[in-house]
Amino acid sequence: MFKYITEQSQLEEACGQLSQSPFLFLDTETTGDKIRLIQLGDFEKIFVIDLFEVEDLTPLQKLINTKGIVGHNLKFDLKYLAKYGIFPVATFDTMIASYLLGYERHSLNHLVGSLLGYSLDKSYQLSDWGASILTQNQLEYAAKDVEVLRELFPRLKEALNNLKGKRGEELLKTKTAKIFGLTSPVAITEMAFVKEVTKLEMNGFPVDTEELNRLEKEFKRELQRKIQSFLIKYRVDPLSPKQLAQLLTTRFKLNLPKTAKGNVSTDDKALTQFSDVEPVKLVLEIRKLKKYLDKLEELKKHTKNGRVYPEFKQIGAVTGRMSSANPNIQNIPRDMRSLFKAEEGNLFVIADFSQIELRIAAEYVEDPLMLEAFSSGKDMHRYTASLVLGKPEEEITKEERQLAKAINFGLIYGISARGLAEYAKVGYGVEISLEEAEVFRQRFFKNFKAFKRWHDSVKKELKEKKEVKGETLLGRPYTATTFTDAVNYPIQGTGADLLKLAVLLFDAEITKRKIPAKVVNLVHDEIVVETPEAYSEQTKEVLERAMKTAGKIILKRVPVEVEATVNERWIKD
DNA sequence: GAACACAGCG
DNA sequence: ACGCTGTGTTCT
Repeated sequence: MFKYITEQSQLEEACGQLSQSPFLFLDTETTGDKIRLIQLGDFEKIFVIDLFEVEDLTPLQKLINTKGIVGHNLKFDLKYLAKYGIFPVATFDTMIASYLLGYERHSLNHLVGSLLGYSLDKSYQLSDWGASILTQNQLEYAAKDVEVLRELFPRLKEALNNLKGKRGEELLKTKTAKIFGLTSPVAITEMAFVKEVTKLEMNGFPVDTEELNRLEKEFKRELQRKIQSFLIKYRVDPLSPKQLAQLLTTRFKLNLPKTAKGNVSTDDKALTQFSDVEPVKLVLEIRKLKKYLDKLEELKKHTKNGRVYPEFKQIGAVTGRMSSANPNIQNIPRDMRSLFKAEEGNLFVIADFSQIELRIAAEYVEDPLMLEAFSSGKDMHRYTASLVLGKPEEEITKEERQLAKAINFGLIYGISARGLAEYAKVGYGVEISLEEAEVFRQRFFKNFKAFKRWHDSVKKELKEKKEVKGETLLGRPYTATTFTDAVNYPIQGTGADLLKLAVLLFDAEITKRKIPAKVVNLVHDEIVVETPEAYSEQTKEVLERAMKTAGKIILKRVPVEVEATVNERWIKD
């Protein structure tokens, strides 16, 4: 049962009736850029508010801006509501709950099916919500979503509260925890983080459009010139693998490798070994230029009013990391990052956690030696080098430190001797034999004994049960079916916990202190904030402290280090 | 259109 | 060797 609200007096009455509950269930129906209906209810009542009929939304603002909201994929609704000055103090998102609990599918319909055992009629979802008169069926459909949210909420809450984190007790005191009755640190974090992702998407990320346009023109001209000269010299399109293969094998008699399908391979790997041959050299240059130009154009395509507005998935990876798309702002090449520039009068504050996954690993497995090394402020890569090579730390060369870095990373990814040798070479330019790699691996585990025990127990469990179920330090659950996943997920996942918590603490503090800073990008272990020049030092201090506090909450035995800089562009200096 | 390889980032 | 997205190529 619901009441359809089309008059101002009815809205005021409805808001009064909903004022007792600490949180409300909400859904919206929209037409392009406008909200048509807001469906709002508590455990007893549901109101369907027609925004084409009701003018003054002040009562709604006053109501919702003091309450928690339960909804499905709330980021969508919150962005629309923000246009009307409506933004709740806390959020509980049933879609995020579904992700966090590891369900297979995350639509409202799937949740209803698996938790309530019936099916929703979604046929009115795409009906005409702009019609001057809505049908009874449309209104009933709209109200139905709030009804199911009401039924789903207690079930999801219970499931979430069964997630037990070793860390994050402090979070139980937050508004999100109290309003919804959440007791799981990771659930509190993810639910509160819905508002952060929403704001992140609304904020966008500022681009130096003049420079972008200039570079685009310049590279376009340069690419044209190079392609033209190639065409004239060889009568072949340098970007066509087929034509190129023909040219290089017949006229230049190159013995290029074959692809899996038996074709002549002209990929970068195949060509690089013949880079002293003139046309090959040219092709590689052309490809590099093209790649760079493609990225510029991709960025330009997504730029509006001097900013890009990427889509962020709050739980984009199984580990709990976010992902971004359209454009992907998390894989911008390092040499293109200076294209992002704070708006006139603003600056970026850029901060990242240093060596965070290794620190998390030390804490997670409680390895005495590595804990001690981090506590005493050692350079871990240098220290590992000294341990596996049996040399004093002062005598470790740059190359030896690079090798140790590969070993330490290998540890996080589930080390193997073969993988280590390959990774050291490709990733760090250090050549070692398989035998050497095996010796290093053994010495590594001889020293870091807790890692050895952990890896052994994971292998054993995997053998017996074919899967490993575990959780991050905040209590984020995961299931791994391979050894490498089983040792990587908790580390990468705890890193995700940490970043999200840091953003929450930062936002709480700038809100309290009325600092007009905006989080504009998040890249796994890095936070980028845009702030007015006059606030840059204050913002930097608050951000650093938020990140360190998050570090202290999640890592009790390892110090967390944060590197922060202030810059007009997205580069660290 | 799906599957794969590759390149970018953490 | 872990996680992602975007593009281009090749096969179905």
